[in-house]
Amino acid sequence: MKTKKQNADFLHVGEKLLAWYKTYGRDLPFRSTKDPYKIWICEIIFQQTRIEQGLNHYHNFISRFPDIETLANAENDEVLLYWKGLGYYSRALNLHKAAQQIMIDHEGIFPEKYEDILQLKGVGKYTAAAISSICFGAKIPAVDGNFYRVLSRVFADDFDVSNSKAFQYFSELALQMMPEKQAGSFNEAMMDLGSEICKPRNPKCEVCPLNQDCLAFNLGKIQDFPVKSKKVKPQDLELKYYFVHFGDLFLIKQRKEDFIWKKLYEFPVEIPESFSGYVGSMKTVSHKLTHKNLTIHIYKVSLPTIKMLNDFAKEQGFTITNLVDSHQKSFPKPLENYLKNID
DNA sequence: AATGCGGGGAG
DNA sequence: CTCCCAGCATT
Repeated sequence: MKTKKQNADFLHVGEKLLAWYKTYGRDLPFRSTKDPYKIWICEIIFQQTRIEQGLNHYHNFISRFPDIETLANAENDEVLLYWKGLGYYSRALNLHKAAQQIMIDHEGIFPEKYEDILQLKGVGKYTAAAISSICFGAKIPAVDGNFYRVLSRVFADDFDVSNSKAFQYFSELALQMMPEKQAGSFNEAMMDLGSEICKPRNPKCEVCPLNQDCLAFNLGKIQDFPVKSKKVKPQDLELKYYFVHFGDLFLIKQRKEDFIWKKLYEFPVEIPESFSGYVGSMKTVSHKLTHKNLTIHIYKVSLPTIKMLNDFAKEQGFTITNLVDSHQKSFPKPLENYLKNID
């Protein structure tokens, strides 16, 4: 139970955070707009993605798809192309579906209610809270990894952030700190503090605006927070590909919308017996995903006639492309790298 | 409640 | 090498 006095203290900490943000907050491109479309795009791009990594993608994406209707009417492949290299490709597929969803359900106008925003494909509680607070002033904490880290440290709270109830738990904590107005700025302030000061490792507690209030800091136990229990060990996985080509032409096919690299393009994974005589050099590349360590063998198959390429493509449903055209497709990172270094 | 999903940067 | 980042969907 929180007493009234404690509650007043919480609000005081929230005000300090807000004051710090106004002077030291990051000057990011999407901070200058309250267009829910742009905020939506940036929130999706920066899920599990650091700002530096996604900033170019954000600019390119907004430039090509400046509004909901443009995105809704785009080709699926082109949306994926603008997501190339970002990872978590279902985010791009969901963005596309959600844009079409808005055209149908909301007449092309981005919904303003938290509950309606939450219905959009790929939008969860965090993103719905971020959009509705930043764009529409709703007093809802956008609880993400930064909230977990900052709050668990400030209160020296050992609530396991891997627990599925952590979101609700830290939401209630954050709500007590949240000012009535400027909810969006408060959420952004927490993100900036978590990113610039209260970092996962080597936090800059000396210059933290909350260091007088931070229990973990004052106890000398910053390293103990946040508490996170889950540890998933990556599995090893081997993949085999054949770079089947005649001159500049080679074969690709789109992946299914399941497993990894949803709907991205890849090379054939097997070849007919009759091609075995044309198998040349093999390259092995290692690639780490969050839960998998991939070893990929890519065999170069140089066919002597274009007819062999055509027949195989036709029978097995492959697309014939070349290096220049393939830039218009989205490939998994290791295959993208392979294409950059063809002998 | 647990698992899968990318890629990159920091220590 | 390990950890983690403006999380979400699925089971």
